[in-house]
Amino acid sequence: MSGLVMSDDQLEVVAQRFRVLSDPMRLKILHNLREGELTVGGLVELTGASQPNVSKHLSILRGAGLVIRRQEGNQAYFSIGAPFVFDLCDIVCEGIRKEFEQKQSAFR
Amino acid sequence: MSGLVMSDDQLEVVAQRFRVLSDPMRLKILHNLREGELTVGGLVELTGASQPNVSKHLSILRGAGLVIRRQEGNQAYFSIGAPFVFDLCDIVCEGIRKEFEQKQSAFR
DNA sequence: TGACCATATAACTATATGGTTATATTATAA
DNA sequence: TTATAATATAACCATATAGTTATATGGTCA
Repeated sequence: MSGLVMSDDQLEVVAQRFRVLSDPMRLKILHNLREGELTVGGLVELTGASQPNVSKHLSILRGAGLVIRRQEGNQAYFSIGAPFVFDLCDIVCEGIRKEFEQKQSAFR
Repeated sequence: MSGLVMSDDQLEVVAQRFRVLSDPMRLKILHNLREGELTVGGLVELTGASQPNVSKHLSILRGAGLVIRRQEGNQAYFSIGAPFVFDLCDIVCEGIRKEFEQKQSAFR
């Protein structure tokens, strides 16, 4: 946005980024990676999702630059590639919190 | 995220908010509202979308608290309800910019 | 009241997307 | 090389969603 006029193509790209973040399992993966890198297997355990499902989500996250892949032997280690995602989540959470407060205060 | 563990329900809510922002037409509407409130008709003109389409998107944005509706006579005026959306967009744009830079520097 | 304008909603279609199962790939170890 | 473990990909299905057309709702004015 940045104050300037945005082309439809630019809007498409930005929307695409938000779409990557619009899935709870992907958010869960990012959340689990917050404390450090993990293998696919580790993420499968922590999230409770199936291995192909985790792999698919990781590939989407990687396509958006949100995670980084590092191979060591047989395993693939993933880590956060763009720490700003947590800023985004924090802002959204803050927004949700405020909204709740407003709805609550409407009852007083 | 906020450092704490998040429940699946919380992740679902946050994901839902990102999903609202994951559509280019909704971003376009928000972008057009940045300079001030507009009627549905005004947004139809500015976005080039159909009237029912704009109304639908506005209702989704309103459901997420991102826009506010004000009725005056025959017309409905919409305005930004949560200015932090522009912070979100700015962060995403910044991320995209950095990613481009990285990909570019890989050619040098 | 009735005509008219602005907006909202319903019903529908086409496409996109998440999840599953089955299979392919890649690396290690015997 | 063969067997095994970890990960990735393919094919498929079910659901969700954006857009359209047609219609309903709500307000204003004659």
